[in-house]
Amino acid sequence: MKANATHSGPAAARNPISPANDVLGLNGADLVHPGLVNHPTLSPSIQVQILSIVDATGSASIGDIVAELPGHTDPVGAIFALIAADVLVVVTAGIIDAHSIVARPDGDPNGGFNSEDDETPPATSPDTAAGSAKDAPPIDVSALAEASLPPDLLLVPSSPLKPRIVMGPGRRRAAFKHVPILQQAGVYIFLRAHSVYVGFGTDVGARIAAGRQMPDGTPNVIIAITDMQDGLSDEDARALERILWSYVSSDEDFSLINGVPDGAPIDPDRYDQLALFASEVVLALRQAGLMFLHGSVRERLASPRAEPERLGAPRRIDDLPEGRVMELNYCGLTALAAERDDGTWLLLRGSDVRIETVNSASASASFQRAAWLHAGLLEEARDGSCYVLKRDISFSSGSAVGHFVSGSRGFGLSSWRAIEPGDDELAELAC
DNA sequence: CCCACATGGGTGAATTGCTA
DNA sequence: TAGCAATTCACCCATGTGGG
Repeated sequence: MKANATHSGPAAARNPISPANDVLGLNGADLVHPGLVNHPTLSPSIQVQILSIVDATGSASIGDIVAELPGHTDPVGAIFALIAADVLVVVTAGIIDAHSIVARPDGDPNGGFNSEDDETPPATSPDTAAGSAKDAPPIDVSALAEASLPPDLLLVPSSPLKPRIVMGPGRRRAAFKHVPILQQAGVYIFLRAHSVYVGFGTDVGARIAAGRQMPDGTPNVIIAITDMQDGLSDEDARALERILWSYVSSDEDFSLINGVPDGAPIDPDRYDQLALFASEVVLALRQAGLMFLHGSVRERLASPRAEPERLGAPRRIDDLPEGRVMELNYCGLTALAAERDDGTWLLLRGSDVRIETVNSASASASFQRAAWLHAGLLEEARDGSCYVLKRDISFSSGSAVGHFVSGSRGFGLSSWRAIEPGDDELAELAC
């Protein structure tokens, strides 16, 4: 995934002449000029370039500076060489990442150095810098932060995702196509009276401009959501669409026009990051007075436990469910489900769910594992051999249930066999 | 607004792989 | 090699998307 791309940062951190260890060029290099910081990553022109980016507005984010130095192999190392030499300081608190802001010490434009030759053209605005971020080398924020930590202190990785939300009136739909920061994977929301549509696009700006998703004319409000660092892959955006759809389904002010999106195959850790991303979106839209206005903030930030109509009513483990009880044995695991009169199936709590999904399985098999692990509806079995379902969950068919529990298309309707559920059958599930 | 097309779920058949 | 389990494939259908 793009967000996890690596580059040479870790190597630089261990390098004996990395910024942390040789900030003043004590390894024998000469000081060519007292106003120049001597460091392998810093040529005089790079130093001047970085400082002019900072001076253009008085400060700059590390990500912006990196974006302005597309040809540089270690732009972050260069920035930290200047920080270590007290030419720049980090003015934001907390963990160093691409959003951290650097400036001259005490607001001094010269930062204690004479920058008389600081005459390079002014840096571009942060917006254009972000627009060119795609061409810059990927930023390894964890390597960047670890380079600044004392020995034995480790950085705990956190989600690199941060939403950027652009909104506008529906009549300006076409304008979304021309916004550089929307020419990337993302999701969008259309509002019209009490109707809402949640969609995704691999180029979300173009998707908004071209689509005909609202059946009754144009939407009143369009909301476009991308990641600050273009960190969403196409599959992330598909999964995020389904996660956000689920959040929106709990907003009683609106009814959804579209059905459950397909989602995408996703691993549980990435799902958790996308769910956090979605809750940041929810908070922003609530604070903007647009959506998610009912109930407490805490209530709104916790996504619904499952999509509408999926969760079965609470049931004691030894109570018989409504319908005909069926059993599926697969891959050494067992699942029980109840086939109901309306054709839907209820997968019973306590059923085994295989941890892996095969390549040919549908996106839902992987997505639902991640979603229900996130919600606590699936838990890993004590011996780690499989997941165990904690609540009854509804499916559209026996084939769908078999597909989900086995993580493979091979276990369809014909794989199930009816059983007479005695106490021992249900007791088995209770274990 | 209509229609053609793409996509994905549901299903059973075919194929592959493992083990006794 | 036979038998079984696991996986993939092919088909049909419903739904959503995008172009005219």
